[in-house]
Amino acid sequence: MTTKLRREDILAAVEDAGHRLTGSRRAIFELLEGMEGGFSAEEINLALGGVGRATVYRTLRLLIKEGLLCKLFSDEGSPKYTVAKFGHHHHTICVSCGKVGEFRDSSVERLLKAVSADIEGTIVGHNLELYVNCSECIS
Amino acid sequence: MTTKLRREDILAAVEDAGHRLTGSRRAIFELLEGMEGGFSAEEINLALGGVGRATVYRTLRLLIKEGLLCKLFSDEGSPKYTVAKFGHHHHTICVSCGKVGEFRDSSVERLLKAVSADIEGTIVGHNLELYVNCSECIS
DNA sequence: CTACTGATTGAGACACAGTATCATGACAAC
DNA sequence: GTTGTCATGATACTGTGTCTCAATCAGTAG
Ligand SMILES: [Zn+2]
Ligand SMILES: [Zn+2]
Ligand SMILES: [Zn+2]
Ligand SMILES: [Zn+2]
Repeated sequence: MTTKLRREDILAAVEDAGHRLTGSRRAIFELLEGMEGGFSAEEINLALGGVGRATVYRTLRLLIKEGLLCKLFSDEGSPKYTVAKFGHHHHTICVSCGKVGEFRDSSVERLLKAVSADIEGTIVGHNLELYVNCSECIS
Repeated sequence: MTTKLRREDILAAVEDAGHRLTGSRRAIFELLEGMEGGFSAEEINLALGGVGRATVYRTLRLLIKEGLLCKLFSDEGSPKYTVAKFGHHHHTICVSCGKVGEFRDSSVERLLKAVSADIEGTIVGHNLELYVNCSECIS
């Protein structure tokens, strides 16, 4: 249950989608390989001096489109990007330290498919976030 | 099942919380009274010439804190504010026209209380959004 | 290897949402 | 009415991200 993103997975996914493997992208991928939990776009910018801001944002957007990253908004603080371990999944967010986790739960999926009774229209997707106090913030 | 916000409810809630009923706030409340679905802060600003931008944002934040409004982020487009009919609730968002709805479902609440097995940490809240094609966008 | 071509880049301007500052003005209690 | 405090609005500012565009690079075909 590693929470890391492997660079070879990124390279494969990006190449398969027909994108070029440029130096800037490789640099970003290498940095992401070591990332855990949520991080901001600006952290990437600061860590990579030689890569332009626009390129960092473009690459993050690319990885989101390919399903390798998620973007999480919140009322306070900047949006957080997180690596995607699973295809479809949900997030836990610590209300104390901001740490982001990821989980899957088939009972949630089953229930949400069944909720449609109340809803006007047809459900095509969903987003679920659990706010938690993480194990480190409790102790 | 009206989806409107009644001004008297706002006035009561705002006064009860110890806030003053100023002219600018009354103007904003009056405008919100007729609002349905999601709207942006800038729509409010445009509609209310005499009220300053900062005041609009301050008032929206106030109403969110008092539980009368919700703020919804999305990958594309500006954040949307919506009136809150119920205390705790969830939202439906039409992926085609952007219309925002609101619903409650006790089975969702029950399930999410029970999910804790998988989760590291203690759950203190949640957020659920259903993406839909609304009835108008289907026809 | 070389040339070609379109994808990609970086610098900087721009856009948008929202906040900070602060002198001025309005609310409400007395 | 007087008074203390909360709220306002004008404006500058921040943060996050996008647009523009000339220069460059990656991949490919010859
Ligand atoms: Zn924590
Ligand atoms: Zn799900
Ligand atoms: Zn619709
Ligand atoms: Zn709920």
